[in-house]
Amino acid sequence: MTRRTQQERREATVAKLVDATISAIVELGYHRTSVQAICGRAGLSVGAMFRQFDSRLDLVVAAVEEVVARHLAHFREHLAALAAEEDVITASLRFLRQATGSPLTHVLREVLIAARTEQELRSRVRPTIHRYYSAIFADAEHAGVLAPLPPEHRENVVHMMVHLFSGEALITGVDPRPEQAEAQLQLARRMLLTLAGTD
Amino acid sequence: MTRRTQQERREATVAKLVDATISAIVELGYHRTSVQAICGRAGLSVGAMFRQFDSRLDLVVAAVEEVVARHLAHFREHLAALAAEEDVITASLRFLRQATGSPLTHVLREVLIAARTEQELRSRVRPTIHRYYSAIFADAEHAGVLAPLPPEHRENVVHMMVHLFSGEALITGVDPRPEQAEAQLQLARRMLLTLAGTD
DNA sequence: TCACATAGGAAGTGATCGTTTCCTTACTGG
DNA sequence: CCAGTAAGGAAACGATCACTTCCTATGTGA
Repeated sequence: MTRRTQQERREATVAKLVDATISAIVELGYHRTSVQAICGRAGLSVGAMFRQFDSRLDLVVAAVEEVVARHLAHFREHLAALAAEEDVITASLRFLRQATGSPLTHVLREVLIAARTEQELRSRVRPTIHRYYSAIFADAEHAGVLAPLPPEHRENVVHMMVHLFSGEALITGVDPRPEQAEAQLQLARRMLLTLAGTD
Repeated sequence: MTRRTQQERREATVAKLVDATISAIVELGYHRTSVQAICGRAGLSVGAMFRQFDSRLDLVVAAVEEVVARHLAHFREHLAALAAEEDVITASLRFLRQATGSPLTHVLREVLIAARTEQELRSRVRPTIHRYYSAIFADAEHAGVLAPLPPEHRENVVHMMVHLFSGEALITGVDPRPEQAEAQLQLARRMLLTLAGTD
């Protein structure tokens, strides 16, 4: 048996629980992600979970923060390469659409929907979501992928594209239309290019 | 006591149950809309509900169909007036955003999210959602509000705008940003106008 | 009018939910 | 090495879930 400090043990189980919560929400959805489903995936008992988190809600909030952190890290990983692309806009749109449709991002949509009708969840995740929106623009700006666009519209354009792909991901889960999605990406590209050209 | 036929009685309670399901999902969200919450709102017993619907899922599917029917009716009500507006695009965008953010539409997003991870719900609502997407474009086309746009892009533009406002409605429930939303609507307007002009 | 069929309600079913209690195991400071 | 503390697990808590049973009330066809 490897000897570990209390802090190491604690941090390892917290990490296992957060990971299990994320994958449970991805596979089961927010409302079917029970404490027992989480602990089963984590290989831990229910009692162990409640020693580290006061409630299921606390664990979900921690999972959302982890998802946002991973998602932003994923952005930063690829932004430099995107800025160097010949057609920055097309490459960035394609990357953003892929990222916004990823399993990780489904967690955010699950929680956002649930938060609409659950007051405490809403107030707990609001700062994290707000930070996410600010960071996603700041990172894109810093990497230079927004250079073709007029400065005063950059933030709104980024958030519009996030909304566009989020809305697309909503129906893709039920009735995917790959050809339309590709055509719509090309249309978005044209719109952004004309916006880049007119100012 | 007013005398009613069995069919009238039956249809009245089905209507009450569907109405109650819609408002319950609006207020509680999909996963907290229990059979007892529905029947409480409908002023009916649980037994009465299970006489008309074999399962909770059947009732939810019926509610989704009703929501789509009402939403499309709401479109058709206003499309004629929109087509007569001076600035058709701006008026239509504003109307679509308002409609896509309405309580009724929250029901669709709740169910779409749940359907991603619930196989039977997904296969049951898919045809309805598909019809909804087709009808929303067909109605807009028929009313003439898409006249400024090149024909080959009209359907994709309509669906892109639905996605844009759906994605916006997702975060609006947690962290509303009214000024950005207005600026983004103006940006969308500009993009559609240039698209209308270039072809 | 009356046997029959259908609709609605009351009270349960077992299963599962989030959470707690209590006990055992693992680490810590001296 | 050992008393004290912190972490993890087993089992149970009441509440609530979707759903069933069974009874009463109401409409139907003859």
